[in-house]
Formats: sequence, structure tokens, C-alpha cells
Amino acid sequence: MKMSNLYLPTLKETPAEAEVPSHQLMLRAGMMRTLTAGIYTYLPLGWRVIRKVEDIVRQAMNESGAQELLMPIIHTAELWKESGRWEKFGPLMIKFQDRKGRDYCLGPTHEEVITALVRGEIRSYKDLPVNLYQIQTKVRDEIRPRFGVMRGREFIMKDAYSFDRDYEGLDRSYRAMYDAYMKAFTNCGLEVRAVEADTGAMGGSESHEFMVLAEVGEDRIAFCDSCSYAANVEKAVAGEREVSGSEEMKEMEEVHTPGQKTIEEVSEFLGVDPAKTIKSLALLADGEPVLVLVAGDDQLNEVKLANYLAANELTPVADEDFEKYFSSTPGFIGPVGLEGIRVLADLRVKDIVNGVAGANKTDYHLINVNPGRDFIVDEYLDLRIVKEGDPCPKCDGKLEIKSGIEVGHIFKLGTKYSESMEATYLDENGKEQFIVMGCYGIGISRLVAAAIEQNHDEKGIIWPKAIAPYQVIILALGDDEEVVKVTEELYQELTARGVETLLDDRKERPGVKFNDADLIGIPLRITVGARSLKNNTIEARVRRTGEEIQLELENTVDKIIEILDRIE
RNA sequence: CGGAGCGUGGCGCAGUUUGGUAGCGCACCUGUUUUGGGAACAGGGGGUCGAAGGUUCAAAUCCUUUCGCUCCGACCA
Repeated sequence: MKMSNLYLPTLKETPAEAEVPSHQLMLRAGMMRTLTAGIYTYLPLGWRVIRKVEDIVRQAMNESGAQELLMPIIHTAELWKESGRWEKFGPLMIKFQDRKGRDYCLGPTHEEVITALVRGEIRSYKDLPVNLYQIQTKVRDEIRPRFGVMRGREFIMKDAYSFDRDYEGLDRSYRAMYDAYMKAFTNCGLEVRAVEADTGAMGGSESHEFMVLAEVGEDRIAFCDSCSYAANVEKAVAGEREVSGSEEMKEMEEVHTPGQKTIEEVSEFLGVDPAKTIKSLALLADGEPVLVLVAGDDQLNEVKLANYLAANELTPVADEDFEKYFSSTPGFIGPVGLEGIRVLADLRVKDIVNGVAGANKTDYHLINVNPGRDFIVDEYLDLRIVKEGDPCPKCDGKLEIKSGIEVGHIFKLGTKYSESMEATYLDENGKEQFIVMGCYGIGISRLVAAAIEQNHDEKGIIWPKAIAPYQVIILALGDDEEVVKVTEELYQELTARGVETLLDDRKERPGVKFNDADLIGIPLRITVGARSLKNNTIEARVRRTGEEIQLELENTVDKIIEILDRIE
């Protein structure tokens, strides 16, 4: 493509609307433009990258045996009511009516549509297994779209759905997708870690997320520094911590702690290690009050709690509602002497000896509190967010925490949807069975943003070759006849040999061309100017490394392809 | 939805405190000279200040309402 004809509006300055590097660079490099928050137009350069990623993903999917199809974006409400998610997904869906007043939504995901499709076709165990996928625009009315295409309200997703006769089959399908995903991400030139994940609104049993490690990532991931354990912190579990020494239980006492509400305040006021305080959190789980206890130096993991309680919604008890459940103001509640409220505690609370807790009396705390002796916990379970340095649950290592961008997510759904939507087959005995399902997503547009987060410098994007919009950019410096002739020939020949090449033939000064080439991140730059032509050479420069190579004007195209071949 | 910030030519911003009828840089158009890391000079076009209402002789500026954008949180694949 000749750049004099390319619709490539690059920006010299960073738009005020963009905060993170990938968002800024996608706008500056002329890859996309904003329509409104979370909704974007892909310009020719950006679309090329999207298509590259799609093709790589498509190939990995096809090789795994999955088959591509295309489902509608418009879904009927009946389907979603059938699965029970019309209400559950609720505000996340864009809903509307047709002229007859019938309800629809724009598809945020496609379990319902695919299940409705497949249940009509699959009758026998002989029809299984099957894995169907599509690459399509998804629509989700996100509460807070942000970071450009990282979390958009409209985004491109590859979603696949597997159908098996049993759980062994599902395990095989799941494994095949896991492998295909790793392959697709690697082929895109990305460094991705697979981590154990929570299943969230999709439901199901097992789940992995594929994470691109990046500072701007919205997810936090816990890694073991010595074994392969890795999990989203929503899911991560820490190993047993050593309990230091044994201490005699002392007699419980009430102490005056005026105005000391937070753990920090109380522990400082009483001169006690925060780990020995018991943090009491009053929550409503779908409206039911529950008191949750965690050690003062821990944070409650609400995902774990919500999963355990099978609650859709967890909200803190509002300050003004405290008197409904407690005899003190916020900051002084605790488990001792509390009645009529379910009490759950993190496992670490069990080990606290002579701890501190709220006295259920405004401006008072209790010291030398001992679980079991002074109060009863209905259930102990793992409820805390793991921290940097926590022991690994699988080995003797320690956990590290890093930020990541979720570019893929795979789920073992089991029969969640086949049961609610009655998707069944007949086994060898003629007995009706529910189809066992899995679902698998890759955020194509998010992956592009993640690739930029992982591959950029102060000058701009540095595309991995596999997803670069073009592999080579030829800069024609000046309009010297010889320069025009040489660049034109190079361009024609490279293109003829299948190398995707940009020719910067614009009437711009050299600085503009250099800067644009760096900004849009083409892996290999070829510079041709009158000056170098005098020595019968041209210059090649590798975007990622900055390596410069002088090339004699002889078999130049061979040499360029040679250099290109060794670029990642 | 709660908190914070911001909406002024295409982009980045000043002007708002203390009302007096809009300015700078970049970009754009024409011309000349330039041409290896975002050129220089000269000339030129383009905004009614997010929107609506109000106060005032007079509103970008003050008041009210509203819409949008960004960030933090809640929430969310």
C-alpha cells in the first residue's frame, strides 16, 4: 500500500480522552476513532491488525477441530428467560423492542443461542462431540467502559461452545481449547499465562483465564515463585501459614476505645499487631444479614463469599441500618454476644489467640478474645484475598501478585445450560441425557490492546511481526528521481513476493516519516534517500531493537526478506 | 450508582477567580524557500465557548437544570 493513498490519520499529540498507552497509541497511530465511550470505529490500519489476530485464532481453532459459524447479534428475550439470565444479566444487556412490542437484546454472549440451535439438531450420542465457534461483535452495556478497547461496550470476540456426551469428553474438549488458546496467543507473539479462575456469571465448574501481564491490567493474579500454581486473586487460595508459638488464653476484657473505628486505629491505639485483631464485616447477601470475620491484616474476598453463599448480590450494611442488626455504631461491632446473625469466618481467624474485636458497644472493644471460647462461628472457610508473600497452596514457594489483562477465558459449563434449556441426546441405551457443555472466549479487540501494552516504547507501537498490519515500511526521502525509482521497484518486488509492504511516498519531510513509521510500529523499516544512494546503499532498521543494517543495492529484496525472517 | 475532574475551531490548551462580545500552538489552504528525525517565512479559512433556561445594559465567565467525556470506587466475561 502506498501511504499517499492510505487513510491513516496519525496524531502528533495525545488525545485527552486516553489514559493508558494502548488506548493513546491506537488513537495516535490512526488505528481507531471514538464514537462514544467504549464504542469505536476501526480505521484501515487497526482493522488490518484485528484481521490478523482473527486469522491466527481461526487457524488454531480450525486445527483443534472446531467449526466456524455465525450467530445473530439480535436475540429474543424468550431464550434468555429460558436460561434464567434475562434478569441475571439484566442491566448488562442492551434491550429493546420491535414494532410489535416483542422484547429483544443484543447478544452479550451466545450460550443461549447456541444451545437452542444445537438442541434442535443433536439427537444421538453419535452426533457428539462437536465444537462450534464464531468471531463476532458482542454488545455489553458495561457499567464502566474504560481504557479504550480494553473494556468496550461493543467488542470483537471469538466464542466457542463444545458439546460432549459426558464429563470425560468435556475434559478432552476443554484441554483441546486450552492448547489451542496457548498456541493462538503464542502465534500472535504474546506472552500469556494461564491461571485458575472464578466462573462468575457463566457458571460451571472449572475455569482458566489467559492473562497478558501488564501494569494496566484490571485483574490481579497470584503466582507461585517456585511451582506452576497461578490463579486470579478472586480464586487464589493461600497455603497454611505457620502459627507462631503458643500463647495462654487470657481473660477477656472490655476496653474504652473512643472514636477508634478502623483496624489501623484500633491496633495502634491498643498497641496490638493488626493480625491479632478480628475484622468484622456486616454484609447483606441478597438481603440476608451475615457477619464475616477476617484477620485484621487480611481483606475479604467477596467472590469467594458470594460463591459460598450462592448470593447474587453482596452489599455492606448501610450505616443508618446498623441499629436494625447491631447494638453499636459501625466500627465497634463484633462476634461476641451477637445473636440472630449468621457468622462466617476466614480460616485464619481460628488461629487468633487473645485477639481484639468490637464489643458491640459504641466506643468499646474487647481484648483477649478467643474464637470458640468467647464466640461461635457458624462456618470457617477460606474467605480472604491472598497477599504477596503468602505461602503457595501447592508447594513451599511464596505467592507473587501481578496485574494482568484477561485475553481469553475457558469454562467447563457442564449441564447448566443444557438442563435449563433442555438440550439432550440419546445414549447407546436409548436413554435421554443432558449434553455436557464448555464455552471458550477470546477477546480479539482486547488482545490487540494487550499486545500494545506489552509491546511499545516512547516512540510508539512495536508490533510482533505476526500481527503487524504490514511487515515492511519503505521510506522514500525526498523526491529525487533515483529515490522514487528505487523505492518503487523495491515496493513492487516485495509486494510481488508476498511481503506486506507500505511505501511512504507522501510529500512529507523525513522527520515526519521516521516518526510515523515508529508510531505505527512496522517491524522493519527501509530508508532510501539520495544521500545513501550515492554510496549505492540503503538502510534497514529493526523497530524493536533499533538495529541498523546498510544494504548494498544488489539482491536487495532477498536481503530484506532474510532480515525479516529473523525478526519476531 | 457514589466520589473527583473536565467540556472553548480537527487536535492540545489559555481565558472563567474580578462579566465588557474569543486567543495561542499544532493541523488545514495558497505562495516562496527548504528536505536524513515532527521545516521557515508571508498570506488565508474555520469556533459563539457541550445543550437548555435564568440573572444582567452586557455572559465562555454568575445561577439552575441537563447531556457528554475521563479517572477512582461499587459492579462487571
